[in-house]
Amino acid sequence: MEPDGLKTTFENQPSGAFDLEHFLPYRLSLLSNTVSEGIAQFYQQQHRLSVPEWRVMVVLGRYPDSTASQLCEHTVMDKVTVSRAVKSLLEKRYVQRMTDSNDRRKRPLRVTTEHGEKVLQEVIPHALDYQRALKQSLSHSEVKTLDQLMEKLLKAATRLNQQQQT
Amino acid sequence: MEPDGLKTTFENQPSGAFDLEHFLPYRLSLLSNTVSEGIAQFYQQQHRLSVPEWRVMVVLGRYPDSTASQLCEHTVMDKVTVSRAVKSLLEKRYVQRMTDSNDRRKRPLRVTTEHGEKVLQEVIPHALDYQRALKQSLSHSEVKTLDQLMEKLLKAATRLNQQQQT
DNA sequence: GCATATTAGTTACATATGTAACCAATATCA
DNA sequence: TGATATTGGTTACATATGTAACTAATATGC
Repeated sequence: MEPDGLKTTFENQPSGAFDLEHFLPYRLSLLSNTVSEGIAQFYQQQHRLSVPEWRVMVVLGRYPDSTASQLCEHTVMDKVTVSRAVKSLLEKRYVQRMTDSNDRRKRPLRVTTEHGEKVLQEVIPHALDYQRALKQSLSHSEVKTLDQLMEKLLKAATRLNQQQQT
Repeated sequence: MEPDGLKTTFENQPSGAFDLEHFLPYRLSLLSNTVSEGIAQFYQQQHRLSVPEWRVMVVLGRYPDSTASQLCEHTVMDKVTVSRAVKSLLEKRYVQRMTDSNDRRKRPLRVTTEHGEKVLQEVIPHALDYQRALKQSLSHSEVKTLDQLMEKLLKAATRLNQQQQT
């Protein structure tokens, strides 16, 4: 095992030395998947919501009358993913769709009071409970540190990816 | 009936108060996806490796003669996912498959020296470079802290999920 | 006003992934 | 030994997801 930041690309790197279990992208993926599974267990089984549907619901709860493209920005999901989630939510009557009379391409969406709000009222507390339980494994200052570290990493990764594109 | 550690809060939770952007599972997912994209850009486009294929390759590099079920453990992937990745890697001649003469159900796998090793020699340095670049956005002690926090969170999430199952 | 470009959103296609059913080899145990 | 259970691994099916092509409405430039 090598200390961080010492080896350079051009040294001989025996393939056996690569350790997936300590590889940051892998560990992030594992953690994210585990947490997502836990949080999704509830709203998927109790309310038949997919991850994209759940995201659309909570963003619409916070920003009513968002259009699909606004939802894309807030959820950082593909527009096709959003379109399909919205379609499914419309069928379930969890959201309703209007038309902007100034620009008839735009279709603002809103959580329905009859069905949608009820779902949110049940799912959100559970999601917050899960988050709270998760954070209880850390101290208050550790939670704050984690926030900062994730923020830094996200910025770094975004920058790195952009550099790679070119 | 509530699983331990997931007590429901019956406080009134207006749905507009939920903030996806600061929700830990969402942020983890966003960070993980961004990092994965960056790391995958290289081995997917240069070497036509999927994420499961890449994982199988590096684990086989470290633990030669692993069977599919051992790969499942090391990669924490579904056995179907592993089976498909192996099938594809066999077709590309990146790995070869033997048969355990003591137990003919077992099919140990090995990275081929001709093609597979060459791929690993190219892909691993790039992966390590990416990780290094990512970690350079943090101080040395922050990297260590991040490691510990992620470890704690993973354990907590795993425990929470198991409790929920019941 | 008309041709073209852009934007909002959906559909078609190919690929990926998980669940369950499945086959083959081995282990268990009466 | 023979019936049954378990294990290693693959296949079938349904679902999910991204890329590209598409329709419809609006904006832009002449």
